[in-house]
Amino acid sequence: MLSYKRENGGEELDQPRTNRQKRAMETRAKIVAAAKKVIAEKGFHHVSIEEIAREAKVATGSFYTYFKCKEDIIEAINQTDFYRLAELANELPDTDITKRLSFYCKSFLSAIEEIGIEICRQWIRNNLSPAEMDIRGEKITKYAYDYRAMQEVLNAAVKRGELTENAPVDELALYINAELYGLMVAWCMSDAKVIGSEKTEQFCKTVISPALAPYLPPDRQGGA
Amino acid sequence: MLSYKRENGGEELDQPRTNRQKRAMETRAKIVAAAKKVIAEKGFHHVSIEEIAREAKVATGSFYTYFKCKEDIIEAINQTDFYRLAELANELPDTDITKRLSFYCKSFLSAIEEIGIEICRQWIRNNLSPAEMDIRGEKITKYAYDYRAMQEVLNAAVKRGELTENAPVDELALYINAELYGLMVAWCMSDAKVIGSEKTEQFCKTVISPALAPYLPPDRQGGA
DNA sequence: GCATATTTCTGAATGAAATTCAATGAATTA
DNA sequence: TAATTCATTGAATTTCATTCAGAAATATGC
Repeated sequence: MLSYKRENGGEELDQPRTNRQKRAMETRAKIVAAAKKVIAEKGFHHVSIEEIAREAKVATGSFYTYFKCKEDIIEAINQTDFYRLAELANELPDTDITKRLSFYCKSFLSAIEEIGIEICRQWIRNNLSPAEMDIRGEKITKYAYDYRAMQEVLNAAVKRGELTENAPVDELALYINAELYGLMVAWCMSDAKVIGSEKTEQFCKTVISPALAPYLPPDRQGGA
Repeated sequence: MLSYKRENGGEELDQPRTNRQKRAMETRAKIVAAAKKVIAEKGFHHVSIEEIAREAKVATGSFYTYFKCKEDIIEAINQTDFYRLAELANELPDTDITKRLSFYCKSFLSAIEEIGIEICRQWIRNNLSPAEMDIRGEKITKYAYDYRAMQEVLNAAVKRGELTENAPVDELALYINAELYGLMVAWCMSDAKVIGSEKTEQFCKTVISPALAPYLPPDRQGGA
């Protein structure tokens, strides 16, 4: 019989069925919380597994019951699913593509601000080499996944008539997504105020609206 | 008296004055070339100092005569100065801001393609935490330095009348620079064809031109 | 040319930190 | 209650980056 450990492979478990699972969930949660705290304070490289374990009040070896390597803790800390944010943007009722994308950009940027700069930095480091991950049964890189989310929002907009048929959906998705990742990197690299909400408004006005403008249907030209 | 080592602090030396300096330069060059080769093949993390030294046919300790840590080799391999590229764009005669920025974007993207994806990945990792560096006598992060280059190109354009006075220079610089960094990250994260020269043309047409359009002087509206 | 000083080179030793693992004990099952 | 499963422990192992003391090469002063 497969062990509990193999069953969940270190993944987060929603519903504990036994006391043992409940305790295991708690241990895992303690480690995640401890790691989140000390990494935010000192940065990923300046925190050792031993330090995370000490903060969580568990033994160092316990870390490896739940995560297969040090880097893996980042995925557990950062649960933001940009794909889901894109779906939400897509589901907004009675609006236009400019507003949908503004909503998405705003959600994206406030999500990374929420995550915190140190976790964000390590998340980028982890994802720079395209490790393909299983997402909804498919092998795909995290980046490609986000890119596709953006494509789907734009494709849906064309179908709805919020964008004209000749809109270069793939390029727009690529460039808008790259812009968001670029702002995330700019933030990490300069620690500058580039992602606050006032800034986000400016961003949408300066970049998103002009990029979409040529492809707005004539009857919606005022929609920025 | 200061030693040679202290004089140059491991920095690259242009003109060797003695045989000893010449030999040192050669050793340094051998290490840089070896590192470039093996990192491109295997990725930064999968290459040890010992392996770089073996490839360069020197002892592991020699690495530290020229570089203060493993990460430092990346700066030596990647000598691209984006600031200089921006200056070149600024100095182009008889043209307009759209063409200047297109030139800059094209130079930027072909430069990172030249550097190679593995070096590029590690370069980003190194620069995610803003280590301030001395550039032309000033303490500044690498990212802030590139950002400023872009600002100067746009400011010069306003002075020349290639952009109207009301152009939001700081925001445009921020977003265009972020877009370039974002494409670099998109490339590293997905290994996709996002930075080839055909792509660059599309990029300028889809993003740069529309962003600048509202601020082109009336007599230059055709300049895209 | 020779002696001394300076700098580079060497590779084994060091140290730090990630990862493993065999033993322990708590929870579960029969 | 006994047997089994599995989380927990922390010391041992492993893997490198980095250091360092001595050797070699080069430069300098006489």
